Amino acid sequence: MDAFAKPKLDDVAREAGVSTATVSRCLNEPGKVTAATRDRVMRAVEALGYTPNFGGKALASQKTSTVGAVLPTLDNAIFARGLQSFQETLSAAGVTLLVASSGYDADREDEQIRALIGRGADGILLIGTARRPAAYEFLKRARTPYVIAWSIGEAGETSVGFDNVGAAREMARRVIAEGHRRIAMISGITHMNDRAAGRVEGVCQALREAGIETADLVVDEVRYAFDEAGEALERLMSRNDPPTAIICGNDVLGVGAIARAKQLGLVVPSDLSITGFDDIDIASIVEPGLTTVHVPHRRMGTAAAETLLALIDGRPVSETVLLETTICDRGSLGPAPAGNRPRP
Amino acid sequence: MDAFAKPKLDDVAREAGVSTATVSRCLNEPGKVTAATRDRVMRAVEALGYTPNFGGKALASQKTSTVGAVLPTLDNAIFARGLQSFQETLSAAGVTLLVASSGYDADREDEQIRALIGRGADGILLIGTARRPAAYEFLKRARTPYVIAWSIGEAGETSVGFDNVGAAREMARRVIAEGHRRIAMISGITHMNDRAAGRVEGVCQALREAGIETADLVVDEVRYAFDEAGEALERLMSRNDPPTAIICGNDVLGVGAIARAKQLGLVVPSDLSITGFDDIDIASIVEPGLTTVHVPHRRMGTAAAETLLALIDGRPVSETVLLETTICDRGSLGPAPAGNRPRP
DNA sequence: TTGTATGCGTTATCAA
DNA sequence: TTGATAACGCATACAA
Repeated sequence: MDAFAKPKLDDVAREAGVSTATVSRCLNEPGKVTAATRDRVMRAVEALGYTPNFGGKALASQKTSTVGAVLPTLDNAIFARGLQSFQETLSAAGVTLLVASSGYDADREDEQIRALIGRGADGILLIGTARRPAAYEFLKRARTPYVIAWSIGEAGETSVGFDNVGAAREMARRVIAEGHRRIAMISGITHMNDRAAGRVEGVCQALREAGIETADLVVDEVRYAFDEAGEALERLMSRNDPPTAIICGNDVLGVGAIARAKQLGLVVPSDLSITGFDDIDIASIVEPGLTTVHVPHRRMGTAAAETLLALIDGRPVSETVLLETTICDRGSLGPAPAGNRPRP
Repeated sequence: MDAFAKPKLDDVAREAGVSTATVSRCLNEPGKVTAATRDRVMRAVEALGYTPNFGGKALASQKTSTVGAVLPTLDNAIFARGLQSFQETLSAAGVTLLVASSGYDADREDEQIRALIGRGADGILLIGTARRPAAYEFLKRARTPYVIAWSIGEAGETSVGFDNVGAAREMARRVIAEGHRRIAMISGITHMNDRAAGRVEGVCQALREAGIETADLVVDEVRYAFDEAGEALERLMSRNDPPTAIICGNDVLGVGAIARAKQLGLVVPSDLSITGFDDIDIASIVEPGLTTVHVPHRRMGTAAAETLLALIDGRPVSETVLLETTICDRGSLGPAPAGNRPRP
């Protein structure tokens, strides 16, 4: 054997004086081999530093022990915690996670899904429901099971998530209950993003319930970044009728909004109330703490992994796992200022 | 063809009335095929929703167009931005990124490296230099090129990073120049983490330069989390001789420390100065802004990707790409309080 | 319990 | 320009 080539099953077999089949069995079904030969084989594996070739293995066994996840972004903490527990659960089951990010772009998501299928991912984790039909066709065609997280999917789809609309509605009710009437939103881009869109919808529902004209609700859509939220806040506050409360589509936006509000000399919440959504770490770091919707990220990640693994093994799963969200009060939401409007 | 099976090259070939070789060429070297047949083949590909099988492809071509990255964590933003640009650069080159996280655990990192090699990663990105020899042996044995980022590696290793020691030293000099003498550190765990260790070392160097007894430097090592930093801060401030300045090993710790200091009623920086390292987004969100070491994350990610791609293609690379860091003044570092010690 | 032989889906070599 | 066919490394049905 060429000392400079990557060792193959064949090399191990020769070194141990057995057949390739035996080596393969040692590695995959150790029980079907006597302790003596297993010892010899393992020693050879060790000596040669053998690592199975993934391509060969995948080709022969028609499975990869791999699942993929396509996330909108890795750039902020929104998906980090959930992904971490997702991966921990998979890892415990001996399954490797492939992570891809789409940059909130439907085309790129299609590509990534195809790539993962091509790589033989046994299953795929997707975030939210909004994507083009083609993506679902690939999945169906390839018979690749998938789980939708962060949202509840339609009938026939397996999902592990929470009620984005309902949670946002509940938050908006709280805001209204504090006496706010001029309410604005800083939202993530809602196009092809059902979570962002659902949160806007939830707020609208609460406004209607309260008899507030939803046509008056100003929604400023921005990308998920502190600065973007800050600029949205400036735009909102420089209007003729600035809001007394701003409901943000997630915590990154909420924190960015609080920071900018303070820079503008506004006191949160006495001049202006601000709320978030997600409950990521920074929500409790800013001052005042961000009142936000707590999402059980870790439980969601774990449940998503368990569901996907079950789906892959053909075990029965409940179609939807609906997780509870709660509102976490930290101080950035307060009563509407009496009478006079806050001005920057 | 079974309408319910994943289409293979063979199915496409039949559909288009050509050989599998032609289909393969169409997909990989379109120039070597006439426009007419290419059209026919592409139509068939589209109609069948064909996706190449990764295993087969990897096996036959002996390459995967895949690189792996083993990060210490995905749970905070420290590596997010660098990883994002790393992946963008790869993606532009048609290379897929596999992300694995080790949880700052050397054993797990070994595992992950093996797994990536086994999956045929053409190259691997590693963070920092501290790991056990076995990891390097796997890499050598498998002839898998790798690039070290976030640090500068030893001679013979390719790395794209910055001078952790020098940058921390410079920051400590600034702190000393502000008149601080009782200085403490909140550091990440330094065991098997050369970045964290280097930053402590840099601070020690600056103290020695200034004739300050380094034995007096209290270093509180904690995991990378806001809360952990907060508790470390409490421990430090409840000592008999509380520091007037705390140098934090990274921004997560710095921000956590600022938040807790404020909760304790300390005014930053007049009672207590706090500095960070990394310059991630939240550094400019807290109040006061965190004075920190700016690390060019995006450039580092891009350069790491370019270097790794070059290595994979056998193109020449410069062994080390040393990026400049700068100190970013945001207000959390101020002059040492005159005389009286800050007390919580 | 172990070995032999075949096939997995693709690329690449060589002829046509 | 295209087609036939032999690898590629491994798992597995079947034989011993």
